[in-house]
Amino acid sequence: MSESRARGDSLLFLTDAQLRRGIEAMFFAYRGFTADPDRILDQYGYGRAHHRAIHFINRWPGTTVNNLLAILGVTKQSLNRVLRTLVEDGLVESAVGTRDRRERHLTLTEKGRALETELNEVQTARMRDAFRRAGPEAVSGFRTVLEEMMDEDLKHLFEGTA
Amino acid sequence: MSESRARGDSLLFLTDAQLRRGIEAMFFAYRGFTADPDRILDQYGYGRAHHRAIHFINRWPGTTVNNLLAILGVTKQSLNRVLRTLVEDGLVESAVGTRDRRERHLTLTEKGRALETELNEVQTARMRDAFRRAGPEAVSGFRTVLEEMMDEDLKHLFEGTA
DNA sequence: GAGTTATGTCAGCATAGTTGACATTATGCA
DNA sequence: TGCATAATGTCAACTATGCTGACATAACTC
Repeated sequence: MSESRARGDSLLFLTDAQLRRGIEAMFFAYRGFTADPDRILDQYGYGRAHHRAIHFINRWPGTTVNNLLAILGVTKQSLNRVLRTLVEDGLVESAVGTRDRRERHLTLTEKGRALETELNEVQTARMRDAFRRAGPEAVSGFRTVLEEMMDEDLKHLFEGTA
Repeated sequence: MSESRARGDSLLFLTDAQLRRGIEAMFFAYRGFTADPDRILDQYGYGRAHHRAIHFINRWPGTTVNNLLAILGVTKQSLNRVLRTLVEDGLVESAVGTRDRRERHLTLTEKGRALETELNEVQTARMRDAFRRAGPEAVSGFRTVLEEMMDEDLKHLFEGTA
């Protein structure tokens, strides 16, 4: 199998065993990555979908619904269910566009920013600890591999958020 | 805020902006990570839950239901629903334990191994390409950061799978 | 004025998670 | 021997979050 690809000793990191380790690392790390925010969201009666919306509205204040749909990769019906509760609960404000009045520009209210901060703090704290223990070189490699793992069109979105 | 922590230039990788980039990289990369297997699973009428069960049964042939529950971190009711269909469809075999007859030892059938191979191939292919483009140093950093991001108890499970 | 775009909404469905309750069988200990 | 416990399976009900399809409204573009 692909063991035969590892004829050069510099390719030992591409063995089946190493790749399986990588797959499992992604699985377990993602669990840790979402664990802390999930606990907070639970207290407010929200889920991961709400977190994602809040995160990207905070990241791109005034973004439109269509933009958000492209980033999150879900249907408008799915996103709308989430956005509606966030607007009703006073965490997100939906403002009619000035340039194009069909568009809705989404921003976090003060209450929304408060929750975003709370969620971001725990997720950032875990990331910071991991980064600190791993060191700058490892962090650079981490980011490089993750970028290479993205779909091409998603990579574009990721770079757009820089 | 934490910008003030970055007084040493060696700590620039711990700025809020860098940490947010890390969070978004995880989000987008995980989407890519699951995209290919998801397409295959769809054709068979299975979901990600089936993939996870199949993956870890393949990884630890003869593992018990309780072991699998600990690894996957779901309730037995949730896992059972998935395992039942896999056994009914002839992908997984559930054998009464010899040492302890209360336990069920789970293994993949030939049919199960065939699907596992198919799923593993696409997921591994993406990982291999990402690893190859990123290079061995980056891969090492990638794995280090992911391990540091796991919950302590999950890290133990991850190391156990080595 | 016609066609298209951005958004919202209703209804229905699927997956996969949850809790709680209960049953069966097997183990292990007093 | 018998009782508590453990491993597993199952029923029912609920939730969150995805999906498709259909339709409505308003606004923009040509």
